[in-house]
Amino acid sequence: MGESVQSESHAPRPRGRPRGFKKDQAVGAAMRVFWSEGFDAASVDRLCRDTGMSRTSLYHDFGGKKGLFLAAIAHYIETQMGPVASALGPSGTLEADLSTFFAEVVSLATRDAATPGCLISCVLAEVAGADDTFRQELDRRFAALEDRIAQRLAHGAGSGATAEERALAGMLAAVARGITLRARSGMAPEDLRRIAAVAVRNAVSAEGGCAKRVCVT
Amino acid sequence: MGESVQSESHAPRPRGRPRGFKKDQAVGAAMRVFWSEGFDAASVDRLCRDTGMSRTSLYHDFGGKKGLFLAAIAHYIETQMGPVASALGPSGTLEADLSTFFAEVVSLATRDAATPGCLISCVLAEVAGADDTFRQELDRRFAALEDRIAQRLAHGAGSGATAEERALAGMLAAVARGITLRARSGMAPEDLRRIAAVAVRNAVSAEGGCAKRVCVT
DNA sequence: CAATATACAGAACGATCATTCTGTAAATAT
DNA sequence: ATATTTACAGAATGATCGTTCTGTATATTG
Repeated sequence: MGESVQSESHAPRPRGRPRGFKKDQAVGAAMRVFWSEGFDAASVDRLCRDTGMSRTSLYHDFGGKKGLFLAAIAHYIETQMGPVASALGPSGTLEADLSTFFAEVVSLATRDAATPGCLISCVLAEVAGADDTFRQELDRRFAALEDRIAQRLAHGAGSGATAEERALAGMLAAVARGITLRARSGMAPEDLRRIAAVAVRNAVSAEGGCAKRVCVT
Repeated sequence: MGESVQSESHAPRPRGRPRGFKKDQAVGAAMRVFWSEGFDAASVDRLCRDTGMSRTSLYHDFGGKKGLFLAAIAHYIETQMGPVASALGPSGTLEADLSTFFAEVVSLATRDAATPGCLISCVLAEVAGADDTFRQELDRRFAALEDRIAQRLAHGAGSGATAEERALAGMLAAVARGITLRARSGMAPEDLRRIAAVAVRNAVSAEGGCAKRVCVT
């Protein structure tokens, strides 16, 4: 399982003929194909062309189309969701961190017209309907983001989030997913940002304690 | 275009051999197949079997797989989204109406384990990535729900919703979509209801005027 | 120099896909 | 009855699917 990380500077070349592609770039290309076309509509022919891999390598290195898809999802989490998650800091006020978080979400879902929306919410979610492997993968990925948001709401304390905070985190994650769906339908970034602004405003006032319905009859 | 509605009690039988299926039931069955398996994974063979239609009838009546899918979406809006939209009333307080609205959303997305989530948010959204017809359809369906929520927020006044109300409506629609996505990943109804409760609480306090950030520093 | 190991390009495979076509069954109209 | 119309069951079609296999190219090892 463990990839041989080139920890040493002069990693000795492997035995046989060298690869004609870089694995990371190949998975990145596969990610974009799946992201744009969906799982079923992405043909192995197209994947081979865009990744620069031969069929032989695709099956040897990833076990097949499903394996490549799962690798593409992991790559997506690392390279695309990374900035989104780290925007949560904590590195400023809650309002500021949530604002940059949603700004990253909107940016991710709209920056490339060929890959609108989110690979997890828009593609993995569809195939999760009939395939249990994919359904579990989707559950894990969704839960991970919710945990990350709850961690921020608890001001850094990892598992110390209250039930209230976890509920609010679930709601904020739902808004983020809803925004990426709306991006896939073609909504402009500025309109998506308006949705995010409402969510941020409501969330910080909820955390602030005001909205415990003291001042509203 | 207009279907010959059997407005008269004794509608005269059409000319040739009668259909072996009822169109509404057939579209309903197709809806469930697409809802569960997605667009690409739903084969015409399977659709014919589950709908009781012959291939000939499927192509004659719907023009093909895409046409049947669009008919299934229209059927979904009428039969499944109907209760969701009418829960918005207005027939009670804003809090009460939003609560029943989200209760309907959760119910729709979880009532049948074979069809988790939402046909629009989880299936149409995927194929919208590469097909422009589907992308426009998705945009229309999303916008329709947002308009309906904005109408409720404006207390019945159809197009009289303020920009603030329309932004809040967009946020609430995003939460609803996020909830259906989370349902497709297998989250239990009670957990989904917790997410909805937070959204409702924040929304009504926002509308109430408290959360204009007067009492939060 | 072999010998070995890995990756390549592309053919081959059987299955399945969406769609069209063919002949027959079941109804009304004259 | 005969003609006409519509729907049926299922074969046929050509394309494409995911996967496997075959032979060759390119590398290191001894």
